[in-house]
Amino acid sequence: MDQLVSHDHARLIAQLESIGDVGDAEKAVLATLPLRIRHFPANRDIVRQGDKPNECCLILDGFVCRYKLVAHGRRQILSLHFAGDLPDLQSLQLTQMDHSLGALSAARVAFIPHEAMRAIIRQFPSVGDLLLRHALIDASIFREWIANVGRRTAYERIAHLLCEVQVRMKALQIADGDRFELPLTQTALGDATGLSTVHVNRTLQELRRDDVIQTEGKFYSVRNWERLQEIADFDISYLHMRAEAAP
Amino acid sequence: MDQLVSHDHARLIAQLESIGDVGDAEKAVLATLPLRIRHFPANRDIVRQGDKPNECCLILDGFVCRYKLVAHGRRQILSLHFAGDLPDLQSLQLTQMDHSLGALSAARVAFIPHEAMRAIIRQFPSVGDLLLRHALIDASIFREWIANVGRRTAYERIAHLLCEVQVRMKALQIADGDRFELPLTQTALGDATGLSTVHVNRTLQELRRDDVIQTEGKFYSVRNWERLQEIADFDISYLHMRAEAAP
DNA sequence: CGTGTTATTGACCAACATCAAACTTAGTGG
DNA sequence: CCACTAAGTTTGATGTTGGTCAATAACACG
Repeated sequence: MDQLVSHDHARLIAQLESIGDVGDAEKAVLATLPLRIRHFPANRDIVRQGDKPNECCLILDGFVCRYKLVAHGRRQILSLHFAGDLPDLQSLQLTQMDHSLGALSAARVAFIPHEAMRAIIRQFPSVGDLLLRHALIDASIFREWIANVGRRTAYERIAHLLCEVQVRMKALQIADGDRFELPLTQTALGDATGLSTVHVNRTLQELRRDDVIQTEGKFYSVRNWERLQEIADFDISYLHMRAEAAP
Repeated sequence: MDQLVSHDHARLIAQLESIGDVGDAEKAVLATLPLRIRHFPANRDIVRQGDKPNECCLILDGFVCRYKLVAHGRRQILSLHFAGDLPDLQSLQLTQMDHSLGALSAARVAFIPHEAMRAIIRQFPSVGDLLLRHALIDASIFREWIANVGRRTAYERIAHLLCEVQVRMKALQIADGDRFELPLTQTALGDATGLSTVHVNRTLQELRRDDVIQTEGKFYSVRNWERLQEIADFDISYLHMRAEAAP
């Protein structure tokens, strides 16, 4: 059967398997989901605040973020998403987007009609459970971000963001050992951590100087994982990964 | 039928009706949910980070918050909950608590076995949809909090928190017009907004001086709702209320 | 090559934190 | 009902983190 499953559908299935069990029947139906594929260049919006989409989207390639704009043009990035993520499951239940979804790098995105999702959920409640689980893990990550931005110093915040990205990418097999690509400008890193560009720059320098991380362009390597976790006060449990997927 | 529904069950039903339609059959089953009722004094934990609960909880009276502790004893409050809220639906899918739930004032809380919830959901998928909706609105509020703490000044943050509380309490009919009770110490307000106690104190003074709000002990009155919203850059849509429930 | 974006640096400043003490309020037991 | 206590609020003085502004340097890409 496997050879009949497209690479793109396989990504979706792999994502769901990373958080729970997926039966063969479920896999078979998931593989039939219609995917309308579109390409986005970096910095292009995929869905906008205020939109009322009738499709969910699945990231197939590239880096995507959710963000909000607040008064005076300030931007806050709410979450980061990689290949396999379903960043707007909420649109199945909440008609209007309360935030935007934007590409951070060139991205390939699949759109899946809500109707098709709902049909599968009706037929296989277990798929509904997995999607619910995915949405709840999402919420857990938001909570951690509130704590990160609210109660950690710049140094700790950036360390924490790097810990999260490293672990999630490793689980999705996007990271190559301790090395991973993070195509965020320092301004975007600031938007994700509630800091100014200048301060992000100086904080990254500090992390490099302390030999915790190393960077070459958009590529980051963790030089001292123990120390990075310590600095960040990183506790992986909020990611609710299955034991097999956790590092 | 109504006279057979306990006041406590009615609260749960009212909460669900505030976000979607609830049929008569659904109401009837919801009214049979077993509620194990417990009382908590202020500052007592209801569920703790790391726990693996097998019940969901429903707030019946009082004020409750979710929070996380980060290194060096710092605390971040993640959300505020009032009578009618279901603050840990996630435990239906995520076994381990990634944060704690604590009483801010004396609180009466009902515990509902996961099994009973699941049974209802199996029987009435529409109830599952409503609960999912509730959880997704929760997540939307988390997103707004990330933006609040990450990208707003102290003055704006506190104004925003007050806007949210006022609107949500009004929808649940806990607020009395422009006046509502918010039994948070200034330290707790700081934990919710990522500020120090001293700065919360000074910021509240400023809001009072500008005649935007007025306080008497734990009671807050909004003196100038227009202005408060402006300061906070408050856009109600993230609360995803039904048109009838919104002010 | 130019041209626009991103990274880096320095100087300066503002918002907010910290510390410590005084004052107020609410609760408690005699 | 009052004195006592603990918790919460307010104030002042001072320190620090991180923001802002502006300029320069390093890249990336057509």
